[in-house]
Amino acid sequence: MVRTPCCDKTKQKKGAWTPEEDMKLIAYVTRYGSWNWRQLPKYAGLQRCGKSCRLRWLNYLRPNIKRGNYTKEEEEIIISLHETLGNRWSAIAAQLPGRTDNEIKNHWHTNLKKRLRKKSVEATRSCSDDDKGQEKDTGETEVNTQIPANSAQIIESSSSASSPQASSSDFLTTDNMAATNTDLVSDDDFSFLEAYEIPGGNFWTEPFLSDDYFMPNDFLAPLEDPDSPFFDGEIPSPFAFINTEDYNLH
DNA sequence: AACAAAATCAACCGCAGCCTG
DNA sequence: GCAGGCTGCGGTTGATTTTGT
Repeated sequence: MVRTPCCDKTKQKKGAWTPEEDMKLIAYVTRYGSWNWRQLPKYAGLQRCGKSCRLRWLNYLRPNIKRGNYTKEEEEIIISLHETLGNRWSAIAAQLPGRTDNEIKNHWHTNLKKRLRKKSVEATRSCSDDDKGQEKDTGETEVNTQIPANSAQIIESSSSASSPQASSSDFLTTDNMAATNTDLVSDDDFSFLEAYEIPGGNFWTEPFLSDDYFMPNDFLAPLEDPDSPFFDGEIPSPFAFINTEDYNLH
């Protein structure tokens, strides 16, 4: 099968995201959802690969992302789940609300792996020091003793999920985003949208951040494109302004 | 203070698998 | 059943920050 390039890389920007790009992405996804990551950058006025947009949204911009230090409980869950699931970071992330697979993966490689290795070495050393032949677990096994009581239940519920691979991204999959835009504004997960409302503010006519803020003409394209799920023949009322404090903008 | 090494973390890349026509 | 398109996942890279000398 010939794979088509995911995007035209000659025109794509790479590297760190700017606050302006973040704002564009947030504005677009909160309004329209990620009905098509591949098309999204074009409509949102971003010179980014769709995959890059998706990653940025899922890992840093979507609401309810938990940042900062991991609690002992979280680390224990990660370790125990890694014992059983291996490097299935998305499945592990699914058990840790607010944590992303990328973040967990990083944390594992930078902290937990070393910690386990250290434990393993210590265990081996104390084992060799002990000439009585007393059996001692390796670090790996030692970890098992730390498995939270509910971990089996966690794994159970994970594997019994409707999709074969429950993932952190289930929170906002393309399907559920595209299937119903109301998902975006459900009270449970997206009540934050209300926070965007600025009295008298007009998204379509007012810039996000600065006077030279660029809003592409085809930002409205999803509403005009018959292929778009948002096409209904009329331009909607302006959507809310973005409250930057709700997001992890740099 | 300057430099080097190590640690951290955001982002990219390519593959696998699912979905649709 | 097949081809093509798309998303999601995990591995890896590289820039930046922190720590040590």
